[in-house]
Amino acid sequence: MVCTANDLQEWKDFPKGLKVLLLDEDNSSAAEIKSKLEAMDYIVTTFCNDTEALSAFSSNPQSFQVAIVEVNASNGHGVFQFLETAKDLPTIMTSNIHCLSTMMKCIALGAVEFLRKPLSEDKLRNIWQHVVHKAFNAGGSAISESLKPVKESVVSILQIKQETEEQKCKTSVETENVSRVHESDREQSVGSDKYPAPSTPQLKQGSRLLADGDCQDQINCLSEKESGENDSESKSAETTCGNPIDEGTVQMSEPQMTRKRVVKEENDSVNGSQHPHNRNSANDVGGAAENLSKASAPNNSCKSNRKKMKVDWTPELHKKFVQAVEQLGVDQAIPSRILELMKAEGLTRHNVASHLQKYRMHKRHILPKEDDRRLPHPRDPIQRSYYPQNQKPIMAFPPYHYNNSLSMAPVYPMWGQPGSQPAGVQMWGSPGYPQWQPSESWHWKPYQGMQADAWGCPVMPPLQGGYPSYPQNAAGFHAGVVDNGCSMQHNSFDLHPAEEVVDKVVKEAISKPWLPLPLGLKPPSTEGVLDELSRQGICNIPPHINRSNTR
DNA sequence: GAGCAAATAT
DNA sequence: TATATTTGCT
Repeated sequence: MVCTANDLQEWKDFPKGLKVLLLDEDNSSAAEIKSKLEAMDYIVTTFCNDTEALSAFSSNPQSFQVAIVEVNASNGHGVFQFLETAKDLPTIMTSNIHCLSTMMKCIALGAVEFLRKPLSEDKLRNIWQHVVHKAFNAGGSAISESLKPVKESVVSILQIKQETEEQKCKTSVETENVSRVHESDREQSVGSDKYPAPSTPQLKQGSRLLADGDCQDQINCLSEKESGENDSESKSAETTCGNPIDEGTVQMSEPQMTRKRVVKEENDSVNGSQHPHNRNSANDVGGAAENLSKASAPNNSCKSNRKKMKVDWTPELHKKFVQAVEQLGVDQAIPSRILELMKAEGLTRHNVASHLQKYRMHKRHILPKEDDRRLPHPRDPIQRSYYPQNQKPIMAFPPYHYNNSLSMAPVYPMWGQPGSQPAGVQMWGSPGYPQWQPSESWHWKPYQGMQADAWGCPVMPPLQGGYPSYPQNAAGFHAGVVDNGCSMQHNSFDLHPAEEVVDKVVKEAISKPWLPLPLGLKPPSTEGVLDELSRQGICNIPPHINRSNTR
């Protein structure tokens, strides 16, 4: 559900007035919960024994829309009876005790969630979700009378929302940065949609709540299995396993967000709720919620299935990695030290070792080829044609430098490190030659708005004046200003190419517009292109051209 | 703990 | 099927 800041207005009083039946034998606990709920504008009726609660509910079911029921060692029978009687009422169990079989039984009897005491405000704040969920997912049976107004209210607001969104879409389609708009919308929505309704069926919720109550066990369980790993590694387990679902509904703090992005769980759970595209959403904030649901689902399978963590080597992470390797130097770059320098929570030494292995492997494979290819005149512009038709060039300039003074973001080619190369060897690949490209699984997908700034990946940047522009274009003639040891070795050539060479390059650029522009050629400005087109009598540009190839 | 290679996952 | 990543072994 997409909810933007504007939409919040429609919900500003939500969940004000939602009627809560609170059954808790412990008076002080009941009072505490009640006051918290009332602070959130819920209307709370407290009962201290199940008979009383049951009779109140039975005599007037419409008086309650959600129930919070405490279960303890002695009141099991009554509570179960309550659950059976109040089937239509979304009932949240709460308890001080941790008894899996009780939890299981409650869930089996229809409880929607099992919360461990003490009930934090975050936990309580979101209880409305179960009301909405029940109202919309009554599972064939007619929904209870008390939930109908909730449903109607939600439906009516959602209809308004849909219209709003349609308009929004229409407008955004007309703009060039369609996806950028959506992206920011989504980000906004994650921040503002504090109470997303649950989308999981109750069965899944069951496992989710187990996670809530069971998390400590599971952390231990996981830590044990992650044998031989250091503290930070168990931290990662804690992060993914231990975070109660509530964090998905309240705003996550930045470190949490980061950690969630760094380590993603591979969902091999039985519910099949895996979203293949999730791998790609790691970079966007909107993906966090999905990741969360992913993360929460398999928690209950901890004891039977080995948890598998897959590190998402995001551009940022890889950047850190390369920085660390660079800082240490090739000889000193060992996983543990790299890990230290990276200061990336949730990353294990194994992860780093593996990445290092791959890093070295690629270096080994690529560098010799690079050297071979450099033998002829590497900057001969004709060699642009060496790009296979379907291959986009890797943008290799400028290499990252800590004091990078370029206004554009540093370019991170995948493998290689500027600082540690022997003089004369161009780590970052020669522009004009095909070289190793990040493959699919380097899935820092060039989502809109992301420039090829982190990895030097073949990201097609947004159109500038109708031609794709590449970092190298910007870097080409200005490369000299980059303050780094191994950058441009061809500055004099770049700065003063022979006229005939320029002609040749320009001709080729015109005849093969699909190829990247060679170093030094800047794409024409939008105005320039439009001027030229209008001079040629073309006044209307189809919109699809205007916004095409933005990725 | 490092590094390699096999196994596994995607 | 290819490649990335994890896991197991030395």
